[in-house]
Amino acid sequence: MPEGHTVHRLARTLGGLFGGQALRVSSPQGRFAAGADLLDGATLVAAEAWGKHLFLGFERSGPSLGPGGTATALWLRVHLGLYGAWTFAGDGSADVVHAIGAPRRRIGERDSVPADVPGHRARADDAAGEWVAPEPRGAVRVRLLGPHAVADLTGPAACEVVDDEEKARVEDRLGPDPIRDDGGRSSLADARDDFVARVRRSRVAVGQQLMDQGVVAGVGNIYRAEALFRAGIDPLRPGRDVAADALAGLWDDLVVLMRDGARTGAIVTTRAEHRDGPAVVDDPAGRRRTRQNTDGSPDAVPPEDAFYVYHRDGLPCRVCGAPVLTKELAARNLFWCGACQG
DNA sequence: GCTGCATGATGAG
DNA sequence: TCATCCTGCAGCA
Repeated sequence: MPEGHTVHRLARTLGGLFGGQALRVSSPQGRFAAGADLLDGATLVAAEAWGKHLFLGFERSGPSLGPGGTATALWLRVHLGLYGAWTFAGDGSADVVHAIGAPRRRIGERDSVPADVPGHRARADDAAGEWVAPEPRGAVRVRLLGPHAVADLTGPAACEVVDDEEKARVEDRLGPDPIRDDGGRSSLADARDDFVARVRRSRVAVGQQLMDQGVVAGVGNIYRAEALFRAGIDPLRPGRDVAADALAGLWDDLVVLMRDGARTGAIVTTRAEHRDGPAVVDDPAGRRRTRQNTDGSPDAVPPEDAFYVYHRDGLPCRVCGAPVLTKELAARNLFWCGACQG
């Protein structure tokens, strides 16, 4: 999925695109018709993420945020699961991201493309000059339509309207989130202690625990493999046998990696000295140039150089040259270096 | 056209 | 541990 960094990015994107606006909410696919009715016409007053859960807060009577704040009446809770995704289009008044979500639909996740990219442009009505949202494509569970932009959600594992209490109940089940300012605890340091304690009170393999959202929220299959590699921790080692300071270091690294992912939209865990070097490609004009990604960073990393071990089974470890190993753990493919991760 | 995957999570047995 | 749900796309015929 869409790991936690993607969901935080979504919260920021949706908040920026629709915050403070009354939205038309619908379910073109029909499967969320009842929920859409509850939210239609309400104003988006909050957009938050905790781990892989996205919460969009709606207020019926408009954003009446008094001094003490205002209780948000309703929340739309979305979990993308393995293949959920949001796609966006707009009238060009703001840069609109093309899509954020499942890998294959995420073509433009790092792109902040102008809204007039062919095929994603909102059609302008010539006569009135008024923006018209494009027709929904595919099985769109939810459509959020504002005056200048539209967001379509497809394939979510969860999509429901909840109240404050139900939202709190979901959050109570979640471990600390490395991307949240305070980690979801009273401070980031407390969040780290919580993480370390949770891992160490179980003999379940640390590589399995990292996928447990009650241990740490937001980590998925890529971050688990990559963070364990960077920490030099054997994924199969029982949690209680991993040194506390090693786990603390792992947490600190997750904070850096995942916040970076949320900022750029791409997961890159390799250090420059461990990459194969600048990749050279032919650009459309036929010139040879160094490949770059599109987040604006001049030293952006091509996807094939982004990971140490994820999907690199059989290839030589970037650090020691030993073949990268793979094994199914907790119904997901685990990747690691048997030599570096003792 | 069809099949098999994919950065997930849950519930039953 | 398995089956199941959510959907689109790459890789095949």
